[in-house]
Amino acid sequence: MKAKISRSHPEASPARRRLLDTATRLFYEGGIHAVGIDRIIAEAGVAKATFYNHFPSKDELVVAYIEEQDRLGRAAVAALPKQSPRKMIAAIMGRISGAVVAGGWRGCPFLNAAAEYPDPTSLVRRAIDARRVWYHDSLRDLLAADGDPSPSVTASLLVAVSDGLLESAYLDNPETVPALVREAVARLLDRR
Amino acid sequence: MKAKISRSHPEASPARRRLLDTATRLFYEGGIHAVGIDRIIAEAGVAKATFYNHFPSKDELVVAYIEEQDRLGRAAVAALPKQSPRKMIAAIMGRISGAVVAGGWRGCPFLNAAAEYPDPTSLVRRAIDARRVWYHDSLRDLLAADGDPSPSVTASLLVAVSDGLLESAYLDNPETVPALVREAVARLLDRR
DNA sequence: TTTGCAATATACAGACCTGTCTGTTATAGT
DNA sequence: ACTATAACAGACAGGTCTGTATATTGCAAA
Repeated sequence: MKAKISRSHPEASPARRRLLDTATRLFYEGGIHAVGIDRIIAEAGVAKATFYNHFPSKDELVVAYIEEQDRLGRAAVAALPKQSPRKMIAAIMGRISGAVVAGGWRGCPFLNAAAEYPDPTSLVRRAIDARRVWYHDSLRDLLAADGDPSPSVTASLLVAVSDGLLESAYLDNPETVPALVREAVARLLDRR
Repeated sequence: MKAKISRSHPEASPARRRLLDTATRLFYEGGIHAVGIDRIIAEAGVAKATFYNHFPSKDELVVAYIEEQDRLGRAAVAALPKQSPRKMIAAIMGRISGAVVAGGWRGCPFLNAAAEYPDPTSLVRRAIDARRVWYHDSLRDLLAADGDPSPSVTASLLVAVSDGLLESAYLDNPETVPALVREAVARLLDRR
């Protein structure tokens, strides 16, 4: 038995899992360029050769970090209970408040990474682009189902408010953010 | 004659001016940690000893960069023609569109810097805080003069939309941003 | 048992980083 | 003319960065 494990590059290798978890924490807490490979492998308890067996370069690790955060976000949205479009939008925007009250919020990982990767053709930036397209289009579809006359414009505004309030939770007063989320949704959606 | 020039540390020393201009360009284009002192002094045509005569450390140069961007932004707002509070708000928010159409937009320099400086007690973060407080309070005062029933909340929403649309101009479609600015102001102010 | 693979530890190359130091040149004030 | 200042050029120290190489250990399948 034992199932077939791990020919070549097991996606679920314990070492790889530990590397990605550690990198996720350190990249998010300290910034990407500021955290070196040596520190990641030391805290993950993994040899350097093992790291380079799983990831061809540091940038590929960064891409894996971004893509996993994207995947987790999409899964969380997909797991939301089905309800009316209007309530779905409120629930998605409400996730901003959830991220804040958890504590240790250091800003949106995608915006933080984009600040460190100026080249729009880089793999990191492409991964960030995919995330943003998904987020915008998800909101746009819900708005269309809700009867919004200009769902794409409203979606862009909701994206902007999301980004802005996530930054505000990092740089300003986190406690005020949940109320601001509700207020923003109310003003941008109501009586159109 | 010649006026009294430059005892000790002339704030307007040509070398210092060149250093700060070059650092501003390189930090903004490439990110802060990604740009080294050696490159800055090479492109500025300044000796390393001269650099360390004007700035005690690289972080102090970063602070000078942030503070100057803040100062320029405040001056631009102060130079706006006096008009009704409502129009002043529209003009301030309209500066977002102006930054975008100029081309070469690489995101808000303050948000980009904050992404690279996790320590909220650092001088860089304090400079960013000061900027954000000024921006929020400026909008809040204008909103109060305009009769907004909750000027602080509306100001926070306008700050969030500003941050979000500046990021959108960097990561999404810059051409759509001017229209989104107008739409956001209309929805946040007219329907409160 | 034998073979193959994943992981270990460690050392190294070559580049780059910040910051210090020495020494020289030019200019401007007294 | 003399002195102080600011800039120049460039070497250097000590550390960190990414990525490669070497050599060894443990395990699991055939």
